[in-house]
Amino acid sequence: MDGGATGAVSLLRPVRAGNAFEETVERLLQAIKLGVVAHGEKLPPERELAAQLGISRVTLREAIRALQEAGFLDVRRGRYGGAFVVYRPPSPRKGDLRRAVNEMGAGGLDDALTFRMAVECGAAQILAGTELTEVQRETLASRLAGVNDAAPADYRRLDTAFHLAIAELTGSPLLAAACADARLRVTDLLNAIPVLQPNIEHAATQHAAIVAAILEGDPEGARRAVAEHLEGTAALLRGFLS
Amino acid sequence: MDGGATGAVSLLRPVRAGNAFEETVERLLQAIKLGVVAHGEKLPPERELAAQLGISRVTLREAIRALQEAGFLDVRRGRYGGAFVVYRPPSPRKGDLRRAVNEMGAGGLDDALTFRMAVECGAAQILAGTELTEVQRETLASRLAGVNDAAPADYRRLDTAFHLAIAELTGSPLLAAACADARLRVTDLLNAIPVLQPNIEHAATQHAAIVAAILEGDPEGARRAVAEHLEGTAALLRGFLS
DNA sequence: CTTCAATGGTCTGTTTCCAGACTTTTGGAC
DNA sequence: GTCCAAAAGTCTGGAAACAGACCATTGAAG
Repeated sequence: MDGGATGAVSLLRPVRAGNAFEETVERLLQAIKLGVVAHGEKLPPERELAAQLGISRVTLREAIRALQEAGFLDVRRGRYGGAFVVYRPPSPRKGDLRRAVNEMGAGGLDDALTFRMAVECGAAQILAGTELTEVQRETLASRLAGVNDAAPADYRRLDTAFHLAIAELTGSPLLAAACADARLRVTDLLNAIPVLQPNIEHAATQHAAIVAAILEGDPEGARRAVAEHLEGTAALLRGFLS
Repeated sequence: MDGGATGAVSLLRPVRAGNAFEETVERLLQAIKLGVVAHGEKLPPERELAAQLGISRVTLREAIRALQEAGFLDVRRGRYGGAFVVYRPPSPRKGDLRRAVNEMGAGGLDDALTFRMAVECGAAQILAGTELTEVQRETLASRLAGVNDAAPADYRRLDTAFHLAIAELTGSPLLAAACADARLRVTDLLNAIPVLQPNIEHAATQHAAIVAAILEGDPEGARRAVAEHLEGTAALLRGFLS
């Protein structure tokens, strides 16, 4: 034995994922793809956004320009101007999923699914074990209604919003960030498979079960409901892969 | 309503936590405090470590020098030289905990504890739901034995190793990183309270229960055992705070 | 006692990133 | 029509970070 405590692998991992420009493009792209900034809306003003992201305005502008040239943003100047989101998630085509999986690299798919299972189950369980305020209950209900009423084109976005709401309602920013990260890692995959009516209906049942368990204060039930739901998604993905 | 999907807060968070130098110092310090590189051992060679951390050698050297001047490292040159860990966790003194909590900022404590609860429970549950190889079983048993045999000065380090082993054995690097991160956020707090015999014994029982549940393939039991254990730790911390 | 390989230590030019001041465009308010 | 405020667009000098070549030190092997 080495006398060392751990695999040591996880702690000496990269401090930076890339340069500031690349990371910024990635971030904005995620915000757009997840629908945090919906179609037709605009990003915050450059100065403000640069401050939020902790980078200089110059760097932010480079990232915005890249996204503009790639067709995700429409930048208008002058008062009431800004960087407007123009992107619409394209209808998935055969082969998209395979491509997305390949981009993740070997093991990446299982890693992402496992991670997501762990953090989302944890979030639901913790939320179910908390005393909820009226406002929190309403938020939850409204997100659930949002997915159920979603037009097909908006389905993924509102589904994301539902899942993230659970994490955010726990009141733990770290946990919320982890769930957001987990969701991000599967977005490209989910966007690469069609949204089918039977799946939507199935998901709606499961979503309802999750919310019910949380509102009843049943941590164990909430956890199990989320686990089932995510296993369904995972199975769906694996199905399209074979 | 804004039509936007989420609180939007979590996605537009800072891209960079600080400059490369600061982040590197932080990382290395964490590796030292967690005992990933134990007392008397040395860090990997500069060139190699710089590559692992994804930073330039110059920046890494600045960080190492800072830690050397702060008394954490002893740097020797020549063949068989290197940056040797010289740090020993100091015996906690009254007030250390309060100070550590204040450094986290308001809400930081609950956030960290909640996050840890979610990810570690998730990891244990997932691991218990997996078919384990003989090697995995042995690793788990050996980490458990490690904590139980630990000298007081080594207790925290080996406890960390035990908890992280569970996460790493899931085979999900993302989950392992999340657990490592969660642990990091409470290390300073744990290091600020004394290691007492009754607590060690209590923890030993709980650790054994966790391992037993995992080896039996009982996800629900493993999850509950970890939850109990972490609640104990949280209660301990809160106790010292009042 | 010479050699050698592994390691930390130093130097140089380049690229990235930054802070902040300044300019231009735009559309609404008066 | 004029003015104004909010936004994007531009410029400059400096700091941070990097890549890569090279130097110096050390201790073991032969």
